[in-house]
Amino acid sequence: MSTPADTTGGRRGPYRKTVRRRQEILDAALEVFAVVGYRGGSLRAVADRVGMSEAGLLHHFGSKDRLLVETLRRRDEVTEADLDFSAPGPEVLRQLVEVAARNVRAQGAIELFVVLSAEATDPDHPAAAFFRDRCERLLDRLTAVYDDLGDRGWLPEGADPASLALGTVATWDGLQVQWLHLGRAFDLPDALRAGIEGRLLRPLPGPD
Amino acid sequence: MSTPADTTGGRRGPYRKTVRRRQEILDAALEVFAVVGYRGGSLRAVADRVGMSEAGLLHHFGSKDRLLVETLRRRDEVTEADLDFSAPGPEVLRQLVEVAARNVRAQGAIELFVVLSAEATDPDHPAAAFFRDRCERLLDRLTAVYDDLGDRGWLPEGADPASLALGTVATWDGLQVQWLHLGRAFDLPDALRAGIEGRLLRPLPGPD
DNA sequence: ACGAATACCTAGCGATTGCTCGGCTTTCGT
DNA sequence: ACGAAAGCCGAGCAATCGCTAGGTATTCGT
Repeated sequence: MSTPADTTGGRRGPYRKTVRRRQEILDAALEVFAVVGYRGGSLRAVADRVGMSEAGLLHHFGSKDRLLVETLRRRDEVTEADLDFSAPGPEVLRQLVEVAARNVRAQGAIELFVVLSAEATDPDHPAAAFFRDRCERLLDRLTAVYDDLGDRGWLPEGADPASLALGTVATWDGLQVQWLHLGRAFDLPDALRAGIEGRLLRPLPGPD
Repeated sequence: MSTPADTTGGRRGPYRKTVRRRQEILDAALEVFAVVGYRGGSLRAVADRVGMSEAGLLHHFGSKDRLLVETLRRRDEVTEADLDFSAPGPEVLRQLVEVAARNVRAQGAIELFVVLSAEATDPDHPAAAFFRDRCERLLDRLTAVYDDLGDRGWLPEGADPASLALGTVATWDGLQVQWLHLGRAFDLPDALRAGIEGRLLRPLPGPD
């Protein structure tokens, strides 16, 4: 009755330093999976990067599958934390560009999602469900955003919100792929902003 | 001096049926790599699909690397064969949508390029050079196309051809990824056409 | 300070990987 | 029809894979 989160009687919680340790592992896993993907990455590569044994890794995350999912979930939380879809339409799109900019700054974030989103195209991939859900959720919310934009008179006559949402996510994803292929040689957030603004009647608000 | 393509004296050309055999192998390799990628696919999986041994495979293509590159090159030729970049701007964009439609019909073509284009983001990947070159070439040509479109008055004031080319390729790639994630649930060529037309002043010509 | 749970390691298992080697069979130019 | 090259295979090698078993060391509530 003393520890705040003891579900059963016999168990004990993780140690103090363990939280940080797990964080280090997830960071290392991100570095590995981001470059060579899930199938190309090995537990050994991750373990070496943290200075730990493979068995040590598996003590914290029971399997390679769970390690991957945990890595993705963690990165997803961080990157989309401050995305408020209930804000007015133009504001949401502005936030989108900002998230893209933050991802460029965060090392490996873009690599991770580009590589794994493609790998998880296979239904048997451990992250397949993760990306399907994420994709559908993002589309739903963005469609609502474009609905709102239509009401505010930001869209041309007869524009379809769902189609615009699809196009926006597509440009985002596609730009990331090209950005990696071309050696990060262009301004990714700028290109995304241009891609979005090209379909609107008015320019997006500036980053105040 | 009898065989048409004997470079050196001692060598002999491939047998008659070999051409077809190699074709079958490339088809099988496409099916495998398209689903699980290069790193996830094994020579054994490809060999089984053709009803051959791994050693037999390696007799035709010396290594797994070469098998992959050959598979990509073959598919690239087929899919982009009838893309005439010297045609007038609007016509080229129309052809682009047509290629997308043909890719949807060709089994595994989209899967192959989505999965491998992301995998080849790693500079050490055997297909890295292939995709970098392909990406740069496509961008160059598309930029010229949008230049032409600007001259013809199809673009809004102050539109940047290079930026438009980047956006077009991005939407194409991105739509393919989502198309796979969402279980092929929307009309890919239509979405691409919409994405392209959204940035033009006039609609594209119909498929006559 | 004691005891129990957690953290972490070494060793190793079984499976799979890409690829090589030596030899047999088929093809085909002469 | 003969011989050389091409096609193809079975066996096997060295490396790597994810993961388990069983142990020791560390942590921390009491």
